[in-house]
Amino acid sequence: MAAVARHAGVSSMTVSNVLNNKPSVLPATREAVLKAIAELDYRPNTAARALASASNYRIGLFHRDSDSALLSAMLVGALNASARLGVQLNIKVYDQKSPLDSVRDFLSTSPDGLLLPPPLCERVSAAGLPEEYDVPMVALAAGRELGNMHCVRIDDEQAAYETTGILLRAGHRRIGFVRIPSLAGESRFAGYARALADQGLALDEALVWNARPTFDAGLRLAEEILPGKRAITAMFAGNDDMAAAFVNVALRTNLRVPEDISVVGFDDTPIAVKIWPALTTVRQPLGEIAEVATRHLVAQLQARDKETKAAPGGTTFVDYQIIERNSVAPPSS
Amino acid sequence: MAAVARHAGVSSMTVSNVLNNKPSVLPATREAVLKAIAELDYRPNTAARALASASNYRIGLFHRDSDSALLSAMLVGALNASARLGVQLNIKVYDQKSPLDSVRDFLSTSPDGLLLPPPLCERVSAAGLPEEYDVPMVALAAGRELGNMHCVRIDDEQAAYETTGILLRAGHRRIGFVRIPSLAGESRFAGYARALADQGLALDEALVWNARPTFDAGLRLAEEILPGKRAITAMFAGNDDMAAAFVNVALRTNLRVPEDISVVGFDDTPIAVKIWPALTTVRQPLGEIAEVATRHLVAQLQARDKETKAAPGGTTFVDYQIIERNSVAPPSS
DNA sequence: CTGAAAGCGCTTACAG
DNA sequence: CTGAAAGCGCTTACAG
Repeated sequence: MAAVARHAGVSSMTVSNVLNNKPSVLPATREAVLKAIAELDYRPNTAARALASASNYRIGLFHRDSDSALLSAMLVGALNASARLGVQLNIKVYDQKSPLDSVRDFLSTSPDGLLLPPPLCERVSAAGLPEEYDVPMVALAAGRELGNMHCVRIDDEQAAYETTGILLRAGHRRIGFVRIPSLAGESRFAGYARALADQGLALDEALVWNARPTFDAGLRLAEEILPGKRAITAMFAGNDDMAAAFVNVALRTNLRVPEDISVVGFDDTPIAVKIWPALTTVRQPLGEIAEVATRHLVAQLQARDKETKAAPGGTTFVDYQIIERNSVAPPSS
Repeated sequence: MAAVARHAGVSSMTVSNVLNNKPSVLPATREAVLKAIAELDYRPNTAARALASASNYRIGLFHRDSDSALLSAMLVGALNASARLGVQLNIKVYDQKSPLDSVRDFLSTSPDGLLLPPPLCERVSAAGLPEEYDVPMVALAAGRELGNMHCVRIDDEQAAYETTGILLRAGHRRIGFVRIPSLAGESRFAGYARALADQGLALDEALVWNARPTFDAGLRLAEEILPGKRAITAMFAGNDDMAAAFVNVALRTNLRVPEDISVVGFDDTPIAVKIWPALTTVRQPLGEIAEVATRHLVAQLQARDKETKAAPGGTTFVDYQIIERNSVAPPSS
């Protein structure tokens, strides 16, 4: 940095000011510094920044070992943001048997904040950990607003509403729905119900099944639903894994997808394009969610340090995207 | 750290020595420090360590956006190791169209070292970048020894040999093989050929197909091979994605897996358990590979700083594991 | 709008 | 075997 300062004929403080986008720097000075940075190909030392910035925050990102499909995007997003902000990110794997204990253990090491993906965020929120510990927590993709912690997510209800709309517009009237036990599941069910209501269709409880959001559960459910006379012409599965299970069972029982039955998923995980037909599904930008969540958490930390008390709860929305592939077609008559 | 030192009645230097396992510390002193650390629940500041240690290395880990299945494990492994070693890890996404340019771009920012997963490591090695730039590079899971950079990997040849053995022991004699265009593909093919030779079986070139290791390529190949009279009773696919494609096409063409045809994959990516039947496959411990590679790279950097010249090339092996699930059965007569 | 000084929490030679 | 001093590369108040 000293070299850049010399090159630009300013002090290293000014270089720092430019780097951190301080508004006080004169445009001309800023440009000179930027030019010096480019010419010397200078890259700030993350460690030094982290150390020097009063912040020096340490935040934890929890994840289960199992769901790598969702994990890598989140990791990359959180990593990017934390590197830029100079905060120390601790990646923690939690035990499925006692997730709360894992969180408490980590909390006992006095971290500055927590990043909680589902389903952990729901558990932590319900257990009242945000009130018990004075450590800011941010939920990722929680499905709906959480009273005691901020949440960064897509609008699950609206996404499910629009996705159901695609099925309705294709001509389907008997659309099955898998309701997964989570806040996201509830929000999506609400969106599905609203879409039906908008078309003047009654919600038929017989077409709604409750199941855990795993491939295995999807397999069992599909084996129960698909054979014989089917009540549905389309299935809105709880997520991509379940949708993949439906496609799999359909193929085994000589049903064509999408000709005989349409299937849509949720999440746009890698499996969506690793089966045939590729799944029509909703993309949640997990990387962006993690990035935004990390920034929000750090902002919360800084605000707190300045005694600007922030309100708990609240939501930041991130855009989703409906990806139409090959698993939806009009119902065969 | 000062608090720990005070608590233990020593200087902070001694605390540092304990933390870094310096042999000079007396057992009694060490214990006192360790006790103080535990009582105060002290955790060293990574940023400060990184900054203070003369090292202060910055290394890059490249990856494609596409293969998230392999990515997350590698990320976590490299992250763990780099946090522990206090080195700065830059995660870089490279462009598939011009991977070498991405590497050169990054190299121009003067990093201290590179971590290269396949297939990038092969390209970089073949292009002679290790000779061109004086930056240590370590290849992850490269499939076989690379002359100009160190490689951390499983023994692909032996893994394929053993996996083919499982098929042979189940009674299969006409075993198909998908040869993917990579060093790993070559090594695995060699293992397959050796297993056949061991049983006195001739290698039948008609049962060996070349294809890129993607789900789509697997789909096309399976659609060509499976219908009609089949030459094979089992297929050793190039990886899990391809194996999944074979299972998918088999189901669509009314073939039962594994009763009518056995299928095995390679990698043990998440898709292996997200299809039915779940795949018998070879697990590559990517997390461990990344961790070992990061440590090796840093060791190389430190050795170089001390002018202890290290030999280029060389290999560190990591154990693989054959996971037997439900996609293999004896051939139907 | 810009800069001189102090300090973030460690580690590295170097004494003793 | 242990410690006092300097310094890693930045940023944060504080002057001017």
